[in-house]
Amino acid sequence: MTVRHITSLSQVSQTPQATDDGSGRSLMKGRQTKATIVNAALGLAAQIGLEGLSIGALAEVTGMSKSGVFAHFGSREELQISVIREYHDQFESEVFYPALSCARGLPRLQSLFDNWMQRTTTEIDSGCIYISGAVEFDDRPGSVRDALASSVNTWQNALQRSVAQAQEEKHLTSKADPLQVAFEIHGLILALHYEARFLRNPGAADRARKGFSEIVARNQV
Amino acid sequence: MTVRHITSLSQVSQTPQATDDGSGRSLMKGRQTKATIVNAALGLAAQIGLEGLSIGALAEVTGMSKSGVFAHFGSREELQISVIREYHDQFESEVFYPALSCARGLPRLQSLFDNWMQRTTTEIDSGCIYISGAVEFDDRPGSVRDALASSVNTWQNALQRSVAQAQEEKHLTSKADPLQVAFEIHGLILALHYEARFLRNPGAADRARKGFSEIVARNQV
DNA sequence: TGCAAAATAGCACGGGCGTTCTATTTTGAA
DNA sequence: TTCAAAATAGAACGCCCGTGCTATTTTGCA
Repeated sequence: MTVRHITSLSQVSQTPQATDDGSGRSLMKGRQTKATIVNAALGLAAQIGLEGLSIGALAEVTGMSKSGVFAHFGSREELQISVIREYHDQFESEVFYPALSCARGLPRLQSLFDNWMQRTTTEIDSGCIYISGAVEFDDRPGSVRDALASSVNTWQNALQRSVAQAQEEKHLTSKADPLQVAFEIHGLILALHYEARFLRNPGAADRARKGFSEIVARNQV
Repeated sequence: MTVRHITSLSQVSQTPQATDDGSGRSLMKGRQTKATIVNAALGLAAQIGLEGLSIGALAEVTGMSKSGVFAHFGSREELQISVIREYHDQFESEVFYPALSCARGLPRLQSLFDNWMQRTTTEIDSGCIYISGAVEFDDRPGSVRDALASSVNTWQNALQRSVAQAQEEKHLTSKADPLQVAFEIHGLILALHYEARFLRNPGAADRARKGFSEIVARNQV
């Protein structure tokens, strides 16, 4: 059921080859164990951040030894990058791909926003590594930061493209700036996350939705 | 020159009394040392976060011993809270108080936003503990989180009040919701910080300003 | 079923952390 | 100038971290 996507992340597989999943059999045990670890790590990282992620805690959660966990990644950085990749894939399949079934233009843009809101609402409880990661790595250069920024940029570009398409379809005025619209939408999501998850203000989701419809209304042709 | 403000933060002074600064003399040495430490800590915390703040690093920066630094606070938490208080005071005197010299209503709201933009622009380089702290403490209960949330709430309330005043002065339509307007403005600032500091996108400041003027235009009477 | 290779465990290392305890130095009013 | 109190230093603690090394167990094709 898992689809492999073409993304902007360099997905060179440096792990030993295994007969591709598909068939019911012959998937090296290490690969599924690694997937288990990464999923556990994603849950942990969402709550306490990529930096808070510790191999010891991860070993405890998965019931493995520290070195057993460690061996799958070779370094903490590589573990963090694996988590980012996993999050990227989940985000794509929950927010981006479903919207493709809506008509180009405003319908699809609306769907992208709705799906994003849905996901963000979930993340009010679970946390979001695109947000916490940005804070943790905003002046810490390295491969983790690069993977994170690349992943976020992929999504931002998709969003901007959708705005541009809405202009081509004459759903939004050609005078609008896709970068500006995407920026403002991003702000709504960030404010929602901040005010709902940290400040625990009620009604933030409604305000984000209201903000989006105002943006659309203002830019409608 | 330092003014003592009345804020929502409980500012009980639990340190031994000293003849209040003002006069050139007799300020217990410990107090000025503590101020030095807190300032260094604020700079450090802005960059690497309140959680990244370590007493060892702080000792090195200030040229003191670890225990010498530690003795001023009694715990790491108390150090973090001191940093938050210091940031609160700086924020107030850079963003809030200067705006009071503008006329109630839209001029003052505009000034609040301009000052906030100014400060945020600086923080694209230095970092912002209202933003990083929210991520670090969004599900970590305790006194640090409380101090941070209380400080942020003070500012949010001030901003909302200013919107309401702009309505009273008939500068903004009475149909506007101050919570909604403040939410959207907050989003612009958060998007600016995210896109400029983490993604290093140019032009983010212009987009934030543009967004603000759109919000004002939409809610103008 | 055998056996190399892969996966996992166990252990130890050096290092940084917050904190505590006990000196030592510095301060500033009497 | 004296001297208690305040400020600072120094060393040690237990803890958790990422990582490297060496067994040991498990896997899955020949």
